[in-house]
Amino acid sequence: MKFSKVPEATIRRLSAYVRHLEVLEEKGEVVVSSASLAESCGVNAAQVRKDLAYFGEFGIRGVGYYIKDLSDNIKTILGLNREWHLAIIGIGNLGSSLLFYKDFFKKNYKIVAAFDVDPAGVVGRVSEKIGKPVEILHPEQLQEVARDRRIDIAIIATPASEAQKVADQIAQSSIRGILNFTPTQIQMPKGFAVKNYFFTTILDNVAYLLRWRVK
Amino acid sequence: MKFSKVPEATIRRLSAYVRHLEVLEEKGEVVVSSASLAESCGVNAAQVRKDLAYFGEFGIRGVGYYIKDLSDNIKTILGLNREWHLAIIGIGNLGSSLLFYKDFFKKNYKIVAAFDVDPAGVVGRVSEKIGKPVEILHPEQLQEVARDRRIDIAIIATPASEAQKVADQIAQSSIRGILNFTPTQIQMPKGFAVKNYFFTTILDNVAYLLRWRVK
DNA sequence: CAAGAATAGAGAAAAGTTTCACATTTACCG
DNA sequence: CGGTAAATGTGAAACTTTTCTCTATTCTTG
Ligand SMILES: NC(=O)c1ccc[n+]([C@@H]2O[C@H](COP(=O)([O-])OP(=O)(O)OC[C@H]3O[C@@H](n4cnc5c(N)ncnc54)[C@H](O)[C@@H]3O)[C@@H](O)[C@H]2O)c1
Ligand SMILES: NC(=O)c1ccc[n+]([C@@H]2O[C@H](COP(=O)([O-])OP(=O)(O)OC[C@H]3O[C@@H](n4cnc5c(N)ncnc54)[C@H](O)[C@@H]3O)[C@@H](O)[C@H]2O)c1
Repeated sequence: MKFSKVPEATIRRLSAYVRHLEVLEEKGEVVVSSASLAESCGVNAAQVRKDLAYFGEFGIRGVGYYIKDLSDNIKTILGLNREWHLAIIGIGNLGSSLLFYKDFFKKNYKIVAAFDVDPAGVVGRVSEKIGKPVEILHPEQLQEVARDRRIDIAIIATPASEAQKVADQIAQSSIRGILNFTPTQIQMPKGFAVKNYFFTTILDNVAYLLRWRVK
Repeated sequence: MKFSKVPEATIRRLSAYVRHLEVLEEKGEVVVSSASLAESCGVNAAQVRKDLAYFGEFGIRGVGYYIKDLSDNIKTILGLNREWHLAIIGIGNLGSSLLFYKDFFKKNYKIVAAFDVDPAGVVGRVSEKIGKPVEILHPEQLQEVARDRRIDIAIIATPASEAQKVADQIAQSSIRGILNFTPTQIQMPKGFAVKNYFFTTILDNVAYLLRWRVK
């Protein structure tokens, strides 16, 4: 186990590994080899071993990895052995879909607050979906609520034009992580963990790959 | 202009550049330097120039890049100078949010079909949102409709357990591009352009970055 | 029209990431 | 109980991507 900088791609792959390990665990499997795990996740077997080697030795030579054990270890590495509190900001089309995303609750994420500038406009639409009212807060309350409910990560799902304003409000709060869905590069002070999740970028990527093949 | 393999990261960045160029164009700006474009997109200036160098020479030394011209060139490179036909498969929570995603229509993407195994269940919810009925097709019709409407890219938004089944149906159709939202690594024959858009992977990434900083 | 400032392009260097190859360990079988 | 097959961990090699630095070009100003 070395203490070199861990590539971001390694973190992404660990996330994929752990998801696949859960599938294997449900099937009742006990041991998996780097080769088999690699194939399922679409990577090279040496890559799997190297990724894990950044953090320790988790396998048994000649045998493979005990699934439950490896899964627990990766979860600890990724910080998934605790509950993370999420807030969703902008409860429109996309935001309300996230609000009802069931898989959150299987993972260690919990939505503890929803914000929108137009609470009245949102409530009807959202409440009828789950049959009970959902509390929609005004962004002005962000700082106070972030502290009280210990929000760790804010998900920005407002129109792109509002993204920087929302980011500035987050910068003033106790929140330190952002997942940004708007197609805008937001500017934050040092010390924040910000990841963008640009939908059209990936779509553009698919289009690029097809560009010569399709009429 | 060399003919070496273009890094995927370059394609992603080109997508970001073109989006920012559009913003600048709207503001009425005419010329931009690699340094300024780089800063807005959060990358190094040499990186911008190198990314473009894979495809040609688009700037003027001592001046910079003409915004309209560069924007058009990048769109041609990415294959965005034509209309791409999309289908959404699985019109649940997420799928219906995509169906009403307004920015598609500013870009060169057009949704030409929506599929769900439970058309009846979906129609009410979706129709009331836009005030008129939306045609929901059964996946059995995929092959036929894909040909007739020239679907280029399928967006998979079904439950994860259904993803491979849907992928197999796509493999039998004329569609060659896939954007997969389900947290599943789908297996496809050679020759398909497949990109995954794993939401929790990115969330896990934010959590990882925060892991030591937050209690 | 000459000098100076600004900026793209490109080769080289640096940094980062993936893959290879093999020594080592473990389990199993005859 | 020894030999064989399977599989990890790891250093080195190969490859990829990013950054640096310098040259060439263009515009502006006096
Ligand atoms: N709809 C999709 O499927 C989809 C997919 C990918 C990315 N996106 C991006 O996600 C963002 C939201 O898309 P949408 O379709 O949900 O838009 P939307 O217009 O349906 O929803 C935006 C919501 O944000 C609220 N809002 C506006 N300003 C706000 C502020 N300052 N603070 C808090 N809330 C505010 C609005 O009241 C509205 O409810 C956009 O940037 C879009 O580009 C959407
Ligand atoms: N909801 C979100 O915000 C969100 C975010 C990221 C990823 N995802 C992923 O997107 C997928 C969809 O999530 P959701 O929340 O919309 O689920 P959902 O249950 O609301 O919707 C799934 C839809 O797919 C339809 N369906 C089922 N089998 C099908 C098949 N074989 N062919 C066509 N349609 C079929 C169902 O009838 C339903 O309408 C899931 O895999 C989820 O993990 C969702």
